[in-house]
Amino acid sequence: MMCGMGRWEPDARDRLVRAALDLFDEQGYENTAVAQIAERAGLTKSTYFRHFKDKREVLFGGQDELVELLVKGIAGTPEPAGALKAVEGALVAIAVTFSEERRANGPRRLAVIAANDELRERDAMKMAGFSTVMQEALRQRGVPELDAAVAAELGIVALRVGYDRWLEVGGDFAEVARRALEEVRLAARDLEGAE
Amino acid sequence: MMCGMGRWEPDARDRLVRAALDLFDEQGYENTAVAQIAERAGLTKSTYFRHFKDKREVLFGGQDELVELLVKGIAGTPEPAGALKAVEGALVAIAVTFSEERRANGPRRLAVIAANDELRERDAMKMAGFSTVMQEALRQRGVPELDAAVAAELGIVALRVGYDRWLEVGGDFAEVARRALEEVRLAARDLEGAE
DNA sequence: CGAAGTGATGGGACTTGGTCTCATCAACCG
DNA sequence: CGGTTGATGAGACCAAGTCCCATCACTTCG
Repeated sequence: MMCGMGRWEPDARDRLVRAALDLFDEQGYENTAVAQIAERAGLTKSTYFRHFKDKREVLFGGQDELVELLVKGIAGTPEPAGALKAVEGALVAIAVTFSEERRANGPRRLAVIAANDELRERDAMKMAGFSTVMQEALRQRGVPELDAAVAAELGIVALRVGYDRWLEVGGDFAEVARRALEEVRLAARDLEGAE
Repeated sequence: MMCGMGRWEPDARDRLVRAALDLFDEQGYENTAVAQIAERAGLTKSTYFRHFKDKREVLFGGQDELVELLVKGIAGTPEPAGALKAVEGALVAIAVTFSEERRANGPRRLAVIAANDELRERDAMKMAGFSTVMQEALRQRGVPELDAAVAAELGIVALRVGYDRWLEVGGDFAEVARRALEEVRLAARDLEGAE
């Protein structure tokens, strides 16, 4: 076998994601057992854990892809640009993953996550991972440590704000994120000194 | 009983914290069972979970106190001050909790957390909680949403940087944090525009 | 001084997340 | 047709976390 898609029953992973989202929506995250998710997807607990490392992960798939895009977005920004411009490149780079289907499921997913501490932890961790990765990519370009940390963190703020707006209004995520980052930049620039 | 301290064997909570830190240090977090922590503290699993809501929490105690201090620090900053000045007030307010004993255990605690994903998740969540709380306290003072988010997030960056330095050099945390926040502010102000 | 009450603890049953190992079964390959 | 591979099923097993109830030290009140 080599065609990369000729599975058995296709889409086991997708079926698990859909089943999980439905069940979390219907009964809540904590009242849903992994075995139940697997059952609804026509699979078993064993198979679930072969596709996802834990119960939470079914809601946070595709992180690796985003990390890769973020790094490429920063590394691929032409050189005389500043740190924030590179961060903008990162946000634009991940826009390709913001599909219409993802936007449709976005609110449901957000609601499930917001309602549960475990899931909010995982979400915080995911965002922290994005920040760390961007920070490292910035340092790779010669950006000083502290500037990299600040730029990456502001990028995360813009990502959150942009994501919320994109869920509301739709359209091209790249544009929405660009605007959000510009607003964040202005807000940061105009902060009064602590002295 | 009313003196607030006349327990049975005193310091059950402290004993659990110490036992946990020792065991995590010796064998690693994942190789240590809660029952084992309790045993070394001369207690049982039941009692452990009466003091801490889960296995991680033994490393993250005192968060409620910090949250309270952060809020008071922001709310208590005299009014004509800007958002970042209020954040500085928050960082200064929590300085009272940075004792010499805490500094002694800090590196060990950091090492344990850094070595484990679960613990890094909890840490990320804790920081996100600090950020949210500061953001809300800022909005309470009339700071616009986005400015509050940016100021709070920069405060978190300064908190991390300041904490690392304080572990190294010691001294008054308030001073260290103040300097870190000022550096962060300058870094944020000097970021080149994304356009 | 003894009885009832209170708060922290011990003990153990129970559910579920997560790991591990082994058997199975469909597809592919020679 | 027989062997290999890769995904799955099945079930044992451990530890985290919840619950419920008994216990024991200490206090308070009669």
